[in-house]
Order: sequence, then C-alpha cells, then structure tokens
Amino acid sequence: MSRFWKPGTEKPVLVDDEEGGVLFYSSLSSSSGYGHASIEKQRQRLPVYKYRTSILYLVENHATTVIVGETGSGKTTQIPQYLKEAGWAEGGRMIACTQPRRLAVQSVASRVSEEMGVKLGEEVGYTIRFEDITNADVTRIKFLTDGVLLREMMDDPLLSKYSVIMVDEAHERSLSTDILLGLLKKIQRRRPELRLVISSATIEAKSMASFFNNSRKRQEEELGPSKEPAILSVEGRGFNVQTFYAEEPVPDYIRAAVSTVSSIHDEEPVGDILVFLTGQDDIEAAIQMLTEDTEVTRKPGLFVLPLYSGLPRADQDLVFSPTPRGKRKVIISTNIAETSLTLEGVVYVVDCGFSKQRFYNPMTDIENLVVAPISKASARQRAGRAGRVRPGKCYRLYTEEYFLNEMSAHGIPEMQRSNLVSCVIQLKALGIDNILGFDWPASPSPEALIRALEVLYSLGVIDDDAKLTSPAGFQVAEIPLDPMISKMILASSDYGCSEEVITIAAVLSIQSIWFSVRGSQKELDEAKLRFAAAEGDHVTFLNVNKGFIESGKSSNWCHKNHVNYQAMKKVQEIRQQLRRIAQRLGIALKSCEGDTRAVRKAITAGFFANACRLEAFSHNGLYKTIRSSQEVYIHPSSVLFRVNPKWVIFHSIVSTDRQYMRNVISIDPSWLTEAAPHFYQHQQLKSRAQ
DNA sequence: AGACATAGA
Repeated sequence: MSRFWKPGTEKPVLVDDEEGGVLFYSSLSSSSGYGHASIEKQRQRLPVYKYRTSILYLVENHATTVIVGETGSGKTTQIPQYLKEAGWAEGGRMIACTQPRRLAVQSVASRVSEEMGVKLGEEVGYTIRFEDITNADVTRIKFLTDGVLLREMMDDPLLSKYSVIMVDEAHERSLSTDILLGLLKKIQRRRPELRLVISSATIEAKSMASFFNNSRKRQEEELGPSKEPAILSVEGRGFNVQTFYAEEPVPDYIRAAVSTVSSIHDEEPVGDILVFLTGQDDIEAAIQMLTEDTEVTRKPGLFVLPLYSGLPRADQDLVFSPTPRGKRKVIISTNIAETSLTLEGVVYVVDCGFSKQRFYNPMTDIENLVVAPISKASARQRAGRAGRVRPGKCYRLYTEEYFLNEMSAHGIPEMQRSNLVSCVIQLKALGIDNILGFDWPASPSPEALIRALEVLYSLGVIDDDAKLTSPAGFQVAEIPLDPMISKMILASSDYGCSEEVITIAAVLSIQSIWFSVRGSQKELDEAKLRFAAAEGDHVTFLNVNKGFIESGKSSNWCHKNHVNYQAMKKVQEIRQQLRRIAQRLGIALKSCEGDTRAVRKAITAGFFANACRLEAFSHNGLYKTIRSSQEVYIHPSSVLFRVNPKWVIFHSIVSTDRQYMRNVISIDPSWLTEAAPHFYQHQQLKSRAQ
C-alpha cells in the first residue's frame, strides 16, 4: 500500500483515481480530517452518487450492467458499497470487484475500508498473489486481481460465493480480463441470480453490452432479470485539456519531444511536464539531449527524471517527490504512466504517438516487441493525464489528420497478440472442451489456438481428444506458471532436482536478477563471470542464488555482485509459493547436490521444443531451431555467448536486428528423444546431425 | 559484439 511512501514524511492517503492508476495525496491536504461525517460528505460529492438509485435498479433488473465511468467518477470505490448497502452481501454472500493491477486492488480496498470505518481484512478485504487480506467469515466486499479470480474458479467453477461480480477497467482488454469475461458469460447461464457489473470506457461499452446480450425473443415470458445488458454513463471530474497537434509529421519524435519540452518551459506558466516515449533507450537519449542542450540547461529550474518499469525503485520514487518551489519537473516515461500510476502536478503532456507492443506470430511461435502507433483511446488517456489538478495542455507529435484518419479507435486486445498456452490450459482445467468454439470477447486467431494446443499436446498435458491428461495435465494447470515451466517442475521430481528447478522457475518468472546501470555494463559482465557456469544461464542462476543464501540474504552482497536485491527477495517469495504447491501435488522436494545433468534434463523435459543446433560451418554463432529451422543467435547477455555449444535449449527469443536466444543451456541431443520421443523422432535428429 | 513496453498467477 505504501509503495511510494517516503519514510520520514507523513503517511500519504491513497485514493483510487478511476483509471487503475493511483493518486497520492498528502494527508495534510485534507485538513478536514477523516471523521465519519466528512467522509460521508465526500462520498456524496462524487458524480456517481447521483446515479446510486439508478445503478441499484439496473443491477436488480438486469443480469449485466455496463457502467461507463470517466476519470474521477467514483465508480470503483462507491458501487461496491452501494451494492452492499442494498443488501447484495447478505446471507453470507460476497461482492467481488476485480482490477487488472495489484497496486490498484490494494489502494482501492484500503480506501473503501476507510470510508466504511472498518478494519481492512474484515468486512472489506483484498486478495492478490502472495497476499490474502480477507476473512472468509466476515468479508463482504472483496477486491482482487482478475488473475486471482480466474484461479479461484479452479476450486469453485461457478464462483458461487459471489452475488455480484464487478469487472473494472474492462476496456483495457488485458488477457486475464478477457478470459474472465468469457467465463462469466458462461457462468451466467448456470447462475441466473448472479449479477455482473462491467465497467468500461465509452469506446468499448457497446461491444461489451452486445457480448453479454443473452436475450432471446419472448424474453418477457422468462422469469428473473432481463438478459439484455443495461448501459449507464457517469460523467467524470477531470479538467479540460487543450490539444495541440504537430503541423507537419515529425521525422524524429525524440528530438521533437525535447524541443517541445524546451518551448513549454519557455512559454508556459508553472506546471510539470509528462513526456511519453516508447522505451528505456528513447528515454535515455531524450534525457541526454535535454541535459546537453545548453539552451535548456542555462535556464534554471528544469528537473528531468526518467520513469520506466526496469528503473530501480529508489529512482522511480523520485518522480513522486514534490516539485520544489519555482522548479518544473519533467518526467520522461514509458506507457507505465498511461494507466499504471498517476503523477500529481502534471499540467503538460507530450505524446510521441507510439508505444512498444507485443506481437505474437503463431507460425514461428515467436513473440516480438515492436514500436507501433498507439490507438485513439490511448492518445486520449495520455492527454487526460494533463487535466488532473487544473486545466492542462497536450502536445501531440503527430498531425490532426493522422489522429483522425490513421489511428485505430482502440488497440488490439492482448488476447490477439499473445502466445496462448497458459490461457488454453486454464480453460481446459475449467472443463471448457471446445476451445475453438469458445465465446471470447475478442476471438484469437485459430492459428494461435491450434499452436497452443500442439504445444500442450507435445508436453503430454492434453491427450488425443484434447482433454487434460491425468495426473500430469491437472498438475501443470495447478501451477501458476507457463505450462513449459510447470512441466519442467513436474519432471524435476523424476530427476531428483526439484529444489534446484524450482529456483530456476522462480528466477525465470521475474524480469532480471541483475542490477544494470547505464555505463556500468562492463562491471556487470565481470560480475556475471564470477557465477558463470559452463552449462549455461540456468545453472548460473543456481550459483547466484546459492551465493545469496550463503551471504545471509545480504543486500550488501547483492550490491557488490551487481545482483538486484529486490529481485532476489522476490525469487525467494516465489520459491516458497512453488514449494508449497509442489508439496500439495506430491512432488518430492529434493536437491540433486550439484548434478547439473539432472537439472538440464528436467529443463529439457519442458523446453525440448526450443532446441537448437549450431550450424556446421558457422563462424558467427549461427544456430537453427530444430522445430522450424529458424535462424537464431545466442544473446550477448548469456554466459554462453561466444561459447557456442553444439546443442542448446533456450528459454525465450527477443528479436532486434537478429533473433536472439535469452537464457540458454547446453544439452546432449539424446535427451531430446528421451524427453519427447513423439516430437523428435530419431530419424529426424540423425539426419540433421550429419 | 550487444539489449530489456506493461501487467498478472
């Protein structure tokens, strides 16, 4: 909750800002105090309050209600309370409200418990991974991530303990939100008494409503609530934002962003500037230009800060520190500032019109990060970030003509740009047999679905009838990780190395265990050599983890070795969760005491499909994948870079100028046929080995 | 000889 609270200052109050972001108010700013009466008044001042009766009426009479709520309408914090006040949580039932992000879950839950004057974790609680702040006997309103609600369905497929489920931020179309929406539509048919509240931005409301339209003719004769969804709009409380467009298309958006910042600083009154660029590289280039530009640096009072997810926490926290009097803060950010967090004091937004987006190619089974134009919806969201404290201005580094005619209305749902193995196994675990015929809010391509089914079949997780195998399929579905990693953990049981493989699984599920600072790349490379294992990166992770444990989990040790202390703590947390799950699944927790063959065989059991062979006469480290003869190279960050063993298995691919394998181990090709005889026939390997 | 948008279980 106090994620960005700075020790030594008064504890801030977190307030949901209705965009899944979190706004940080100092408690000094509301000197009226938090007595019950003043909270009640604050509640009544929210735009959504006028619609209280209408909302309750619609929820009573419609199976699904779509709420279009703009920024600051108060829908997220108020609607669950209205529902409870109207009796929807009586008789032991619960009201659920989902969010796409953990931080939003925590902050909204704490706000609502405060408004209701109850202790968090009692009448109002929340659940996110690793944190269940609820009490089954007394919790009536429960906030949770949509991913957690999906997991809950494994034990309770009809979600029978909930009377109303509110899906917030549905317009974001995240993978888990879309899966959840598809499943909720199915549950509705079995549970006519269940009510859904879908909260969405304007642009998606109609398609949401038509997705949930289950009405048939002669509906009047049926009992129960109308199957036709209701739509209700609630106005927001943002300030007006004036938009400016580039007159001509800009050839270089980094340069254009820098000069726009410079002229805002020259010509506009005080107020912070938020610049949207695409990634770390862009941001660092822009900062360098801004600080080298003597025109700008001569002027006092410009305070430039980067913001992206990979930035160390201490540096991220800087953007929340108050702007000193007479200074102007310039925050240069990735998309993280579009939805995930909110910056107070921003009056000017500069939008480059692009973001990095993930795309998935089912033909090659490769996920790519591509710089691509944003949607109109994203552009509006970015602009809105300027109007939070007073009227603001948004400078778009593209033409109005481009905005109107070229930009798509909304982005492609994540479902249609992702590898679907995790998604498909979740549906299978819930008994959805006909994956291709599933009613999705946005259908993924049949090719991507078929590819996911193929991978699951080759892992032995589904059978010839595409049903989960027993026990392997059910076990893999139970582990909250990518199925290839889950399979690797299952196999570690047979090879007697589950402790090691669980460590590897934990490391692979976080971004990076290395602490990288621009300019100290060489030191990091040297630090890596201290842990480097000839077998490859996965074994190197084991060495790092061992060193960390032996140091007594010391942050000082991490610092000296260029290891990210926060990341290592996270690794330990995930390890503990995975160990508990493994024990529940009957996987013996056992260490192989340094037998790296055993570890690599277990990895092969999950990742055999990612096997590659060094080209016979390659002088530059060219490999080809066994499965599809794709040309790939070992990533320079790998400990096997330039070592180039003959046979390797990779964990993932990144595509830049070439396809690079990240996290690589060397293997013996005979392990492939041992792990997946059906996938690699002897014949095939032999002919390729020649 | 060179790189990592953003979430989530």
